[in-house]
This record gives sequence, structure tokens and C-alpha cells, in this order.
Amino acid sequence: MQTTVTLRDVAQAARVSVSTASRALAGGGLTSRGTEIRLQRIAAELGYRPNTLARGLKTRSSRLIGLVVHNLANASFRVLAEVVQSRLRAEGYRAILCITADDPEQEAETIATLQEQRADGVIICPTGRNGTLLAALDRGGTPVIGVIRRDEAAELDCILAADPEGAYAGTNHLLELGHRRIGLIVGRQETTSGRERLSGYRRALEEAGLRFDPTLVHAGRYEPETGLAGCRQLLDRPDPPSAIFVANHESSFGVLRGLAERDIAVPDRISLLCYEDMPGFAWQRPAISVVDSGAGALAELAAERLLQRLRPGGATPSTTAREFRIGARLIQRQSCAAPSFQEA
Amino acid sequence: MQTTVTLRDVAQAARVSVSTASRALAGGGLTSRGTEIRLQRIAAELGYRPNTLARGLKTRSSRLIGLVVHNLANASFRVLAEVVQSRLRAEGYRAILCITADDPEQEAETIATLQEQRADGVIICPTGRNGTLLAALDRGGTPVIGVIRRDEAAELDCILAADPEGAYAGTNHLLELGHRRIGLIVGRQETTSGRERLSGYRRALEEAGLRFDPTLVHAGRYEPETGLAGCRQLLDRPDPPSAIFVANHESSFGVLRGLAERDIAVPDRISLLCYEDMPGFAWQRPAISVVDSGAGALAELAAERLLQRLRPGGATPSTTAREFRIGARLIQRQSCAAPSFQEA
DNA sequence: CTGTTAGCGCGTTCAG
DNA sequence: CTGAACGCGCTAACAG
Repeated sequence: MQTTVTLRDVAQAARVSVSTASRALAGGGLTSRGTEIRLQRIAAELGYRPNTLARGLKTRSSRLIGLVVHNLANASFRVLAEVVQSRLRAEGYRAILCITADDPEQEAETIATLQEQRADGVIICPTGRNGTLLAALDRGGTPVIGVIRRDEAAELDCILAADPEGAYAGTNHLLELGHRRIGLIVGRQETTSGRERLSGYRRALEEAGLRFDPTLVHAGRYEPETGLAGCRQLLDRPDPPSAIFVANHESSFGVLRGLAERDIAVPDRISLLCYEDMPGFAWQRPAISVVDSGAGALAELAAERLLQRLRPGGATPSTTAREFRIGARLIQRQSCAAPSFQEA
Repeated sequence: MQTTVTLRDVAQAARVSVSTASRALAGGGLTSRGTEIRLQRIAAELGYRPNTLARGLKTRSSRLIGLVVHNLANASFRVLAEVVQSRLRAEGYRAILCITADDPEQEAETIATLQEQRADGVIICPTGRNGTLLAALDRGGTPVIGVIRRDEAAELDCILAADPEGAYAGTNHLLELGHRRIGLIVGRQETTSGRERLSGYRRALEEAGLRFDPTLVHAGRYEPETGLAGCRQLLDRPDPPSAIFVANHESSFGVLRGLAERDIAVPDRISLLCYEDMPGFAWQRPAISVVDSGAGALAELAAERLLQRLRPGGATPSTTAREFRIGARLIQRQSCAAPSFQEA
């Protein structure tokens, strides 16, 4: 059954040596035009498929790239996976999907496996606890590109979102509309993005001459529940904010629910601004304004950067390890408006 | 730099032959306990990582599984990817993520590449145009499990959703609430799920003694736009339905929008029932009732079935190729109610 | 331009 | 229980 037709079979059928067959099929013009097309034909007839394992053993390149993310529920990771996969495929690479659940142990195990698999490169959103492993991998010759979060312990190429600027721009937008009390739902302060978004919010406030009020800030895990809890807490205040900035993507649904359960009209009563765009936001009613962190562009740059280092003579890490930022973009839809008089 | 430590290095350091080292690290008790743990230690010290490529060349097994889906936006595909990836990893396999965009050409190319990569198995949601290729792959010894859609041309193991029953149950639910005119937004009739859901809807209607009215049915591409167009069309009728069953997951957002833009109260004015659960539905206001097609269970069964065939002595296709159905489940939330008197 | 030779790193016979 | 030899399928030296 298992009719694995090998290069030798093709060579024999064509009455040439294996190496000639190899060269002809590689097609670099290392054989005469005649034998080249003849071998192409014979190979096709026999249904020959080169064995990537054998080739990889020889060339020390598996054409496999590790794509390591925390999950696929987050819109950014999803876009990352789709874009990276497609860009890599165009260059003859395949992506191994690795999901870590933001768990250092699973991440460590994943890195080890990727090493055994002789992955040619890795694109990873790090947990931050395995920087040493990642740095070693990179130094060992396997390019590693960090995305979204920076691993402080590793000197890696990394592509990040412009979170400080994005949060600043978003907050500013609300400020310009006239809001003075702006609630913030933000991610855990142990993460880069959590910290950076809070700092952008804070800077905008202070530049506008407003006092930073920590009680208006609700930092928590990346889950809808965080948004619901934060939203309720903000609404329960004697002096609720006139706008809420949900800078923790996963929490958006929770906030939406929190607002709806008290029949709070958006944007008439409270303005709502979210972070990281996703298809659902545009279809909501009112359509939700967002700070788009540019996951697509980030993914493309990550893939490009990796591919560049994969090409012969590609940049080595030590000389060039650097950080890129993808600009954030404010997308105005219908969920933000000037505060009602009552609040002003 | 590239300090690739090989089995030979380990053997030399331990002053044994390569084969002894191999056996010791395999750990099947083929060496003395002493050398076994000694080699384990030395290997660890040297940071030895077996080369999967070389091993695969020898054992004819890459430990790689092709995971082929149309996209990652669809909630079912997302769950499929997460679950399959995790289940496979537990057994030492890795998933290669392949996205086809439901395009037969990309699918064909993907299958070819997977063959070159010597994937040990494939889990695929087929486009339906490459059944021959898939069947050949399966017969060639690489187990292929079809999911979600059936490829008519290929005699494959496949795990499908219970779409006829799910649509039947959903429609019945609305019928029991007292609805008599139920609009249906459904997928393209070229797809199994599109046809089966329509037929389930139809059967429920007829069993209830109602005439099937094709003008209440809007079949279209798997996109939000389909839902918006269908919703508008239904609402524009002189006799609009009192309930809408959105049996095309991607269209849900569009229907939600269509309802909202005319300020139609759900479920007071119109009841809404969707298909395939996702986190967002529960967080909506009102929370959306759904027919859950059980993507998680489907993914688990697909992985399990594949693993089973991968194990030595696993079932061969010809003797056992069969179809599984994952039961659908109605999840009642708040978007369905009895029709208002005006409609009855 | 083509054939011959030699491994890539590992698992697995076959002797000892 | 251990070592020596072979080959998985392919590419890359080196000759001719």
C-alpha cells in the first residue's frame, strides 16, 4: 500500500543518478534543460513528493516555525495566527501552533519541543518567565521574535503595540469631548501592556491638568468578569464617571453587559471606548469606538522580520536586536460623545 | 555557536556506544538501570535534545498533525484548533496550522505540503473539492479525519455536528413558544451544514402542520452581511416573522445590527435564536439563546479518533470508516419568548 | 553537465 | 546487556 515513491525511484525510472534527479527537480539550472523537464514530468507521473524530513536532516532546516500564543480567543492572537501562517506559507514555511495559556511551564515545554523539532524560527508572545530559554534559543541560531509582550529577561527582536501612545490618544479623545472623570478598566499590572496603557491614560490626564484618581482605575485579569466587576464598581460610586475606557480587550463584553443591565444609554449617559478592534465592535449598536492596536500590521512585521533573519546572510541577533512599535489608531464610531450637562 | 549536541556526543561523554545511549534514553529497560540513569543525567547536563527530523526519518513518523480549517474567525474552528492542539500535545504530537479560506486550490496545496512534511495524520474541514486527494492520503496510510463538513467524494472518518436535529430542535423551540412565522437565515446550500439545517427547520415546520414558505428563508455566504440583508428583507415584508432563527453563525452580528437599527425589541417584538454558541452571546443583552453545536466535544472526538488510528494496530480506514455526530443542545437564555398578541 | 561518494542524527538489526 | 554496522531519503562535495 504505502507507495512512498522516493527520489531513487524517480532516478531509476529516468535512468539517471539520484543526484542528477535531485538537481533537476531543484531546478536551479544545474542540469540541462532537457533532463530538467523530463525529470519534472517523470516525478509528476510517479507522484513523487520530496521527504521534508530527509531534506531537513541534510540542510539543517525544517521549514517549520513555532507560533506561540496564549490562546485563540483574543482577537489579536487570532489575527496574528492567521496572518503569520499565511505569510510564512508564501515563503515555503509552515507554522506549528502552540498554545501556552500564558503558563510558564507550558511555555518552557513548548520551547523544548520546538528545539527538538528543529524549528527554523519562533514567533512568540512570551509569558515573561522563560526569557533565558528564549535568549539561548536565539543565540543558538534559531531566530526568535517576541510579539505583543516583551520578555524583560531576553534581548530579543520584538514587535510591540504602541500601548502608551494608544492609551494616551484614547484618553485624550475622551478628554477633548469634555469628559473629566474617566473610568479605566485595564489589564494586570504585571504585564507590559497593562502597565503601559495605564501610564498613557495617566499622562493624558496630567497633561490636561487633571488629578490622577486611582479609585477610577480597575486593573484585573484578562477576562469579561473583570470588566463586569469594574463597571459595576464604577457605576456604584456616588460620582460615577461620564466615560469608561476599556483598555483590556477581554473585558469589553463584561462592561457592555454591566452597562446594559442598568439600562445606561451609550453614549448619551456614558461614553464607551474600547481597545483592540474586532469585527463585533463595528456591528454593535451603537457601534463601539476603539483604539485599534494594529494586530494585523504587527503580525506582518513579525513575519517579515523573521523571514528576513531566516534568509541567508540574515541579520544576527546581537548586532541588531531591537524593538519595533506598531502605531495605534483611534477609530471613531458611535459610542463616544460629549458628556451630558448633568455631569459637567 | 550552534552547539547542536548530538547523541554521539552524549555517548562519547559516557564512554558508551551510540546505540547504548539511544537505548538508555529511550528508557524501555533495554539497558541496565545503572547506565540508564547515568545517561539520562549526562544527556541533561549536556543539554541534549533528540533531533526529531532524524528520528522521524528512521521511524517514519514526524509526530506532526495537519490541522486544516477555513479560518480562525469562526468560533467552531477556533475551539477546534485550541482543543485539538492541546489534546495532541498531550500525546507528543504537534499541530501544523493550515488555513485554506475555504478555497479548493489552497486546500490542494496544503494537502500536498502535508504529504511532503510526512504528517502522521490530518484533521480537516474540507472544501469538498479535493475528496480524491484526501481519500488517497488516507488510503496511503495517513489517517484523515474530516470534521464539520463531509467531503462527499471521500470515504473518510468524519465527525459532524447533528445539524438536522439541531435545526429541528431550535425550530421546535420557537414553535412551542407559539411562533407560526419563523424567518430563517441559513448558509449556502452547497454546503452540508447549510442543507441540513434548512431541512431540519423544514421538517419541524411540517410536523407542526405548517406550510414551508421559501420566502421566509434567506440562504447566503457565511458573513455578517448575509445576516443584515436577510434581516432587512424579512422585516420589510408586509407580514414580518415573529421570530428569526439565525442558523448561519457568521451572520449573527448582521442580524443583531439589523434588529437594532430599527429598534426592534428582542424578545418582546421578535424572538431571536442563533446557532453555535460563543462567549459573546451570553454577554449580550438580552443574552442570546442558541443551539450549541458542540464544537468542543466535536474537537475532542476528532482528536481521540485520530489518536486511536495512530496507535500501533490502530483501525484501518477501509474496515471502519464511519461517521459520528455530536448532539446539538438548545441553550435557553433571554432572546426567545412567546409572540406578542398582535402577531398571533 | 553528470555520476560517485559521503554523510546529516538517529533507531535497529545482528553478533558478541 | 552492549557494540558495530547499516540505512531512512536527501543534498553537497568532489571528480570525470
